[in-house]
Amino acid sequence: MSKPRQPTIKDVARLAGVSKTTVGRVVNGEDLRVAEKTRARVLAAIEMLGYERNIVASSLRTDQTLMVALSIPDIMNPFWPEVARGVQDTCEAQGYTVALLNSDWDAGRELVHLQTVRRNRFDGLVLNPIRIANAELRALNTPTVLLGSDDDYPDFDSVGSDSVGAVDTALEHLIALGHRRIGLIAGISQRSRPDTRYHCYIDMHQRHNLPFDPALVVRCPYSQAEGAAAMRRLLAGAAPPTAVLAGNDLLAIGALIAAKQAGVAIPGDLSIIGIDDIDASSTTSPPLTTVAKPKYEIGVRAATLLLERLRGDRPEVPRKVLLRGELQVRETTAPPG
Amino acid sequence: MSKPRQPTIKDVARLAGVSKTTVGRVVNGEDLRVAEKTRARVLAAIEMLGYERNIVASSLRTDQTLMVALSIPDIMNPFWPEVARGVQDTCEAQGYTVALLNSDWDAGRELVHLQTVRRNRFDGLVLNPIRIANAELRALNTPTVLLGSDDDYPDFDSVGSDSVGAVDTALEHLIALGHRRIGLIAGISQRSRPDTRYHCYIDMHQRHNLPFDPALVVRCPYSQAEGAAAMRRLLAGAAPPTAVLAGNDLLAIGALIAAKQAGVAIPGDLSIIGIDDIDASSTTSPPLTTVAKPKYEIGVRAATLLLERLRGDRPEVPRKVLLRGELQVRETTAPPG
DNA sequence: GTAGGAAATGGGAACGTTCCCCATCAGCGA
DNA sequence: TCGCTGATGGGGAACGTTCCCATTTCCTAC
Repeated sequence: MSKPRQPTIKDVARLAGVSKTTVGRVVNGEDLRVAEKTRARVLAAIEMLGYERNIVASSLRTDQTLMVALSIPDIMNPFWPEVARGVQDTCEAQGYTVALLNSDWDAGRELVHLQTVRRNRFDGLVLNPIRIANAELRALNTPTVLLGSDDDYPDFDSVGSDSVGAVDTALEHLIALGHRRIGLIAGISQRSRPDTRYHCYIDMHQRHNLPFDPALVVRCPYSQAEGAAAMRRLLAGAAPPTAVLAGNDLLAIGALIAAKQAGVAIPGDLSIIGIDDIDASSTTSPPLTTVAKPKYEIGVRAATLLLERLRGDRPEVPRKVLLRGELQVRETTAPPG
Repeated sequence: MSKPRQPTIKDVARLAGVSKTTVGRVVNGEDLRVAEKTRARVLAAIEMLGYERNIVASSLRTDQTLMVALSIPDIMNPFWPEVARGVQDTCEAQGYTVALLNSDWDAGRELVHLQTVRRNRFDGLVLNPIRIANAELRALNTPTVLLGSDDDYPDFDSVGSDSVGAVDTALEHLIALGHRRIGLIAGISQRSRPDTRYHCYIDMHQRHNLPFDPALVVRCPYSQAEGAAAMRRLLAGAAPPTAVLAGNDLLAIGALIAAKQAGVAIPGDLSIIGIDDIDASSTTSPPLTTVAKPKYEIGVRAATLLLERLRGDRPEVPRKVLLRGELQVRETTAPPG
């Protein structure tokens, strides 16, 4: 394999008998002043040589890489691929390429990803932050849209599902069914900020005059195995809950499996509800009741906001989009036995 | 937001009182001849300015972008994120950034992705081909490793799970249980090439002297919904099978759901077996028997082969890695009723 | 036929690196 | 004192674009 150097704009120019400037004009499409006949000659030359514009060179000159980074915490949670798909579809439609960076909940890797964004001069970033703070993100000096609904990032556009609303919806559902001892399997992200889901849980208890029992709250990382462990801990308690809300479906599915293994009838003895509505949730046994998040749309909206900024829009105040989740009643919830 | 232009190597040089060449030497780390004292001065200047090497410029000069593309057909199938994780972990460890491109089984998008690779001068490509042919791939002139086990790409390294072996394993399992009428839900990729899984199926029938009934073979795209539809078609046949092998777990899960909805007892009336072992397969009801593929390792191996080539290795003959799947017996298979 | 101006095209610097090659300098032996 | 060596540092071209500005061509109206 020798290296038959890719043809450059100069090669095209020579073949077409015009200057590289003219070729550039043709390549960039904008019907800048170039005569039809010349254009045709140039296009023929491009075709003949198989010329392909070198984006690297172009980027250096224009400070535009046509690359966008998408940093997510956990590619193994089916929630994120669907968000990613929304982002990619939207960005690719505008000619941007999306680099998917997976940080595995690791703050160190998040930092590395930010470095990548800077060094490679990505045009933009869509990020579900793990530990990074508002100020550091500002220092990045790159158009950024956040995925999430917390308000720790006042300077940035963000798109999130309404977590508060989702927890409320889920709890309302359980309470309406008659549950009063409701467990919470709350996920832990590396962020130290107070957990939204937990706070909603507390609020809800106050609002409905339910007694709050700290023993009903378990925290663990967001994974199926951890969800199972958490459920075992809840079941081992002195007075187990009659219903459990899990921070996401992965946790809920883990909890469901652990409960069944422990001989607990679902939903007879125990109701379980999740949040997200990933594909697997509809195929568990029994199928999981959950609050469905508009995953694909989250991605689309985030990408749209980013693209607007890349196009030059500078809204004077960051936009905060909150998409509503929708209760998906399946078969893991029922009135307490 | 003004644009406080990122500092360049020149700014650093000026501040440190050396030439840009010297700064370059320090940045590139290779302890080329530069005195300790000078190096310290330069590092201090870098620190002070927050200088960050511009990879775009560097790429133009060196023809190295430190970017690798990973093109997969379906990010929504949990199989692929796990492969992707293997690729990313491995590449990132070597300083490469991985851009994940999702083609959604669309040959057009695959073409676009190839164009992206060329235009952006990615250093390498890991690809699960949809419709692209060996020759076109060669014309790309970029180090490439294929994901898959077919032999339509003699010129390229490839890493695949042993599909033949997986189908054999699955069918052996069913036959050992006593099944003789075995249905096949074969996935369709856009590729026109003969489907491996189908051929193994035929071979296996001959080897075991089983009658081959074309009515037992259904083909459909790789998705859960299509798997369900395929199962309904099989069940509607004159003489339905006593066991079904699905081309992957997504299809199998769809089939499982459809069968249950139709009132068919699993595995009492019908055995179902899948291929892949995605996470959701262990949480279906009953849990799905399947042939587990080493997804993460596939990614790691593919990335490793690619990195070797990027490092300059030029094995005289393309390397074909085939990883074995492992039968994961759960509860959807049993002797025919 | 010519001036004037619009339309089309070309020349060349610049983007921020890398890297070849040359300059400088200290130290040292003859 | 000279010249040599090895260590260190610098100058400047090159990578392939884009884009400002200058130049040429062409057309129209007088």
